[in-house]
Amino acid sequence: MSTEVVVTIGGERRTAPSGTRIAELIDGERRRDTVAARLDGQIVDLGRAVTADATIELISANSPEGLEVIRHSTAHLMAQAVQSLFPGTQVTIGPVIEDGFYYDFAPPRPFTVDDLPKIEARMRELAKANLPVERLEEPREAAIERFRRMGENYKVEIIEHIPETVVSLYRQGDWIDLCRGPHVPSTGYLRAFKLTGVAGAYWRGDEHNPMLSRIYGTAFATREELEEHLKLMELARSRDHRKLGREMGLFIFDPVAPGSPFFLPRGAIIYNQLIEYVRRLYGRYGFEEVVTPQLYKNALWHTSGHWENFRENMFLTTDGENRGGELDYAFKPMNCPGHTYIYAAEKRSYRDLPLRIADFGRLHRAERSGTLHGLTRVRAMSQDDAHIFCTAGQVEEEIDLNLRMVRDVYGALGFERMEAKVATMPEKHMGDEAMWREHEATLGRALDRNGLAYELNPGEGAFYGPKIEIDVPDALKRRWQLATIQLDFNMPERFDLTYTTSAGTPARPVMIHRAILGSLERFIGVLLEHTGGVLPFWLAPEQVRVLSLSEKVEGYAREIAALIKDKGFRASADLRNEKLGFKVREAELAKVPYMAVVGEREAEARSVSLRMLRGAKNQAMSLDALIEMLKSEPLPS
RNA sequence: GCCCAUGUAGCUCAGUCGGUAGAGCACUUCCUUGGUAAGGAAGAGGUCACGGGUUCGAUUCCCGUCGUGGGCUCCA
Repeated sequence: MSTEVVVTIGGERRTAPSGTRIAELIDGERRRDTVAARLDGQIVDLGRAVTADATIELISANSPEGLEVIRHSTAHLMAQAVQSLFPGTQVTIGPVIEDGFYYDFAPPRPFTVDDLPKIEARMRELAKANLPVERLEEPREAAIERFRRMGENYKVEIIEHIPETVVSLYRQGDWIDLCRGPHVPSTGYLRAFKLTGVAGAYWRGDEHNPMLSRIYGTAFATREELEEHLKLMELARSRDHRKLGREMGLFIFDPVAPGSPFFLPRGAIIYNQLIEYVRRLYGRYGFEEVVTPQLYKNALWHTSGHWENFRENMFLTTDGENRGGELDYAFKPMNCPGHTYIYAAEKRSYRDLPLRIADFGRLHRAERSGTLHGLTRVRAMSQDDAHIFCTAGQVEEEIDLNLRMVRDVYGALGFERMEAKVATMPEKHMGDEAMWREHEATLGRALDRNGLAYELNPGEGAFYGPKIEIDVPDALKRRWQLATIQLDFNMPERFDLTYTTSAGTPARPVMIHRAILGSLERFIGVLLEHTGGVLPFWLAPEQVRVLSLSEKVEGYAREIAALIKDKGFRASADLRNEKLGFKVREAELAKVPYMAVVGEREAEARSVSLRMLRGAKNQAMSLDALIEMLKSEPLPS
């Protein structure tokens, strides 16, 4: 008994026998470009049979959803290739990620990059064979039994965690995998892919679990798009802050101090300019700067809880008298415990609050060796750190104040792509839930007031309070957390901080940890990648370089460089015995925003020939005009 | 810390199927005095990361350590 169903497909209504597969409803022309379909809003395979009236939208290969299907199917193709090449390898999971996909395997031996070409070649063979990809449904128990027989213990574990009674499997050729789908109709749809790397990854991301072997790859609808993507990645690598730092002479690293940058004079200028900028804001926003000890006796860390929770990440030491004895001091990894002593140095009243204490103190953290990464992950750093002690009722105003500061700073530095998140109460937490929810709402309100969109990061708060995190992506699309605004109910408790209320009774202040730039080190790293090294004028280590054309004008070049310096700008003169083209090239590579070329013509007229960074047209101008131009360069507000 | 890769001159990289090393750029000196992204020549510069092992002989092969890179984990 065949009944008819009414299908709206691509906006067109038509009828078809019930049970017709979606693929059969698509014209030949469109079929090649269609990888899946949306059936009444749900993404499904083209092989899905239509058994009721429905609305169908086709998902083309180059749509975001289509791309996801292609990448997911490519991950399967890779798993199939891997299992045929390396018998005894178990599959685990293979999700789609931002720029591609990965698949985690449990192989007899870890994969190396040398394995990738082989796997890729097999994938191409399998794609060329154009194997149909079929969806099967199987009762949960039968599937568990099936994968157990296949020796796929990880899959068994996965299915055991699936609540549904029926699970879906996908088969291509003789290969079969548990998967929710959807997938492309056949492996021939997969034409543009590349395996990009191998890595170790723990099963379920937990380091107590076995380490699996992960292979990363990417896939696109067409080879052209794949090529374009690979080129883009190449370009991104040229903006790597580590490369720029070397080229621009900003900082170096040396194995004598792993994870600890040496800022060279030019890098130190950027570093100090950022600090100066934040200092100016401190004046405006009512922060007071302090200078606090680097080393504290362990007693402090016991009280603060760092000994218990953070010792793994601390550098422990001792003093000269106790050499050979126990390690009874530690370098501070954070400023907060020290600041509680400044708070407690006086009897505080509600009239003192909010108390905003800022500190550019140097922090040291014994980060695990495998995590170090240029300036973005270091062991020695300074933060534009501050702690605010306030009453519970002042929290919202304080959060708001800091978010206004965030907007000032990020706006001044041209970051538009910041992403705000509110990390909420974790399972292990102190204080009652009502208080948490109330403060989470406060954070959200403050974000709203500042027009900042945000996402929730459920359960990701610290045990002692919720926080706002601001992330910014780097050149390679890795996200880095810069600003944080963290509420802390714990530290005031541990250090027994109090203030006297207007009623004369003692009360516990709330502590807010916050940093806008985060660490100066990381911020500079991200800023370099963000700008490609072309920093705003006020941050440029060298703002003007005078390029002399020949020895004859050496005196004049020297003179005007001195004059520009005298006006408060960072300038130098390149008087070397080199051709102009060479000097221009070097100034360009050093990313000096203004190049003032002087030859005999200019010396005669007391002028310069100005060239702007990145080849903007050079123009003759008087010295006064140049100074005026420099003065008109915007400073951060 | 774990997995994979990697470590040769200040930088970027060749090279040695085991007989102690090269290039370009940078550096020094000389020539050249020039008009907007590399003028020319000469010179100097390396315990081939470090420590063991195998070998007549190790920079090369093996093991370990350290560093670096890509991930995992953690976090600013």
